[in-house]
Amino acid sequence: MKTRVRFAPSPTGSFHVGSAKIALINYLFARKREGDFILRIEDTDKERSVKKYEENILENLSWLGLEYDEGPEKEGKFGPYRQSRRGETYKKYINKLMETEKAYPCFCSREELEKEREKAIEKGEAPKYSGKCRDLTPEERKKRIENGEKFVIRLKVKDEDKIEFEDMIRGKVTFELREIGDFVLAKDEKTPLYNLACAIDDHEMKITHVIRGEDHISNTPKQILIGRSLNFEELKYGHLPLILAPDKSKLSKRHGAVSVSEYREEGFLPESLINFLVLLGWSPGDNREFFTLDKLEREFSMKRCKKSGAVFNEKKLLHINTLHIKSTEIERLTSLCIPYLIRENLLNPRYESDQYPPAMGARGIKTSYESRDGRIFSFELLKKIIDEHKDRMKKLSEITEIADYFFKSIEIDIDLLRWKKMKNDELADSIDKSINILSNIKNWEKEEVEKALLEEANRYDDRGKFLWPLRAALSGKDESAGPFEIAYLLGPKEAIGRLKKAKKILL
RNA sequence: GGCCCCGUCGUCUAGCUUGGUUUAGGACGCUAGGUUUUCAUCCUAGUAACACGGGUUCGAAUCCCGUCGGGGUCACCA
Repeated sequence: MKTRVRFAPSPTGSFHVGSAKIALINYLFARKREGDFILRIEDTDKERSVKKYEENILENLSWLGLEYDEGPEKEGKFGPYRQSRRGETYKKYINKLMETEKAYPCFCSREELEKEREKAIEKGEAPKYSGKCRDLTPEERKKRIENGEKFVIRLKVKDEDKIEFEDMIRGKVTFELREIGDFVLAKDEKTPLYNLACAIDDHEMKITHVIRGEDHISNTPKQILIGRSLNFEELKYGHLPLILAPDKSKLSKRHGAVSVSEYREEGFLPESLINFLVLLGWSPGDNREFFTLDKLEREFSMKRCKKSGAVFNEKKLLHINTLHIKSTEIERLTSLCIPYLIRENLLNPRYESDQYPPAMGARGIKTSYESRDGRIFSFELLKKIIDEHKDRMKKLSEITEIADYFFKSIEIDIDLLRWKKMKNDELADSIDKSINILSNIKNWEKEEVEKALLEEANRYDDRGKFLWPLRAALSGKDESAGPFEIAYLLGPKEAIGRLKKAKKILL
């Protein structure tokens, strides 16, 4: 039988990194076994389900590269894939449950139930339904329904038995049925609650393995019970440990950034998140840590998943991101960095005049970019600038702080120019030499610029006397790329201009 | 509180199935040093753990029991 797994988020919030990990493990499990990965939107709760969250989930799933075989916007044989559109199916099964007497209507009011619950908790017992409406006669049920009394639908659960299942991660897990009681299946004859809808859909969609978070472990016996009442084939379950916050509790919004889109906006690469997430509870068994999705598709194994929860460590994520940034094709990296530069208003796209405004989706229209002070940057030039900074970036958004001086005019401070205890006239002399050298370069190539500058630097007992003022004058910062690289990338006009400006403040 | 699950460096983990090859390995972080005009990269070193107690055994991180600790869950939410 073909392996079929599903990822079933409810659109009640932005796509959470914990959900992303569940989706990832399902995806890898399916790919490894050449099975299907299905996406199902669990939006039965109309109050809490929001369309924009569904869109957020879809968009970020795709951003992570977790393509599904069946799901919304990509209907397959077992659709629809949104629970809000599956009412007919649920109705059919609810009726069947009622007809076969596996389930019954319960007329107890919420207030009544709430009182019972409080009493149970006081006594230190597990709160569960008393079974009051279970043995109503068919006549009485009929009468009360006809009277228009409101009711919910409960499953009959035997008291004595226990339920066991073999969890793919944890091994044998056992629950006593008497702890569960007759739980509510549906709000009415056509409105299923989570456990019912889930069990029905897993069956209807021919799911073979349910892989989800540990927080669902106590739902599992309920879903098995429902399945048995409906003669469904039993599924295999696997419950993954939760992602923890630094205080070891379940990671949630109050701990800071938890949604995939937040990490995306900050400048994490999708492959970094994938790599980091898979390492939270899984390892290949040797010391390798750098993984891409397609490598994982071959190497992942459920057997190597840990049982214990793992703390989400942002420092480690950052480190993994630097690794992936370094190994990213410079073309792609540049394209990814440009939006950050635009967002910070360091760069503006220029369009060819006859094509402005550009048609949606048209390609190759953006020919170049313009800095705030009016200098033009081709994509090729930007590639070189980004390449020079990719070892200094932990995340893409940092490009705007690290390389800002390329794109705006800079303010130079006299103390910044000073290397150790150099006097002003020494500094002026050093900068003069730089101006001279750069002015005499005929062939403005990186190697030429570096060679000429280095030759001069080597004449000094301390190369810093020449190189530090140069670099400071070009960058306006105490931390930057190297002077040769900056000079070359700035071009002769801008580089010499900045040096002359620096010299002025020394006089 | 009931039920379920978990417990190796601060954090992510390898080792546990099949006890000895472990002075418990790697990574992140942190510290120090090297390379370097600065920053970053890179390189080297250091730091730090088997929750505790009892068994079983010639021998236990590894097997068993207990204790403690942590988490999840107990809805007409999902």
